[in-house]
Amino acid sequence: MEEEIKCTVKHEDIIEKVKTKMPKEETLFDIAELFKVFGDTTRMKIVCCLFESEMCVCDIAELINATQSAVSHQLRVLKQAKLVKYRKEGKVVYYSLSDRHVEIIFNMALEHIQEM
Amino acid sequence: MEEEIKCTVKHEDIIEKVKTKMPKEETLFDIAELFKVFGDTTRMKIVCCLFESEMCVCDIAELINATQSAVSHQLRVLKQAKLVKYRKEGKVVYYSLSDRHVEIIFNMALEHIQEM
DNA sequence: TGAATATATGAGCAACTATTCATATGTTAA
DNA sequence: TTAACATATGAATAGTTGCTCATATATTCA
Repeated sequence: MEEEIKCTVKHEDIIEKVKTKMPKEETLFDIAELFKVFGDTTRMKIVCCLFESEMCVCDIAELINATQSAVSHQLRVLKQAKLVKYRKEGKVVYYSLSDRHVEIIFNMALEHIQEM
Repeated sequence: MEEEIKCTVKHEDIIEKVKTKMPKEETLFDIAELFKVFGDTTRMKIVCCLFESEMCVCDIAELINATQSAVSHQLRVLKQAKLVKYRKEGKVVYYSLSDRHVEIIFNMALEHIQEM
């Protein structure tokens, strides 16, 4: 009724060992959510822009050749994931990376790509 | 006709500086694709299983509480991204991580999560 | 105050994705 | 050879996502 798996291989010892070391379901979910945010070319472009310095929305839009609206939508996603922060100066909003982890994670991926 | 952007702020110097340092379009695409593979809870669970040791499909399925089919489909995605490799032993297929980068990238994300 | 500018946001749509279900392929053992 | 098992895979579907378009909000300046 509940066991569909017919597998008779079952390396019980390994299963037990791995089970104890697995991060919590919630942690795994959060990590996947973080990577999901990284998993879009437009957002990666935005993040790259911000490696150099803070930047306003319309400059980002011009630089990556996207509409203001698209950039604004994606900045919202990055903001919700706490990957970027912003400050307002009059009608201009300057975005910047919220910490160095973003760049570290990016560079790790870059290394991986380049070694393939 | 081609310039929709009305922005008059334009920090030309910054735009130029960032433009020269931006990775190639293709590189950014590849990085986003890599993160996209990481950006799914099921795949993250599978990857976690493989930190400890190689493992066969049905053990993974049991461990993460997913169907054999779902695991097999996701292993294919991981395989295409060259994140896992496999060896066959009779009718059993053992999967393992193809290099340590996967674990490093995972741990970076974990650190980031835990500092929030 | 009103016009211009910078950004944000909601709705709608097209494209993509993860799962399930059914079935195919490949391997072992009786 | 046949049955049982381990894995792979194609099709269908439900859910998600990123973009565009239109418009709202906020700020500055004349």
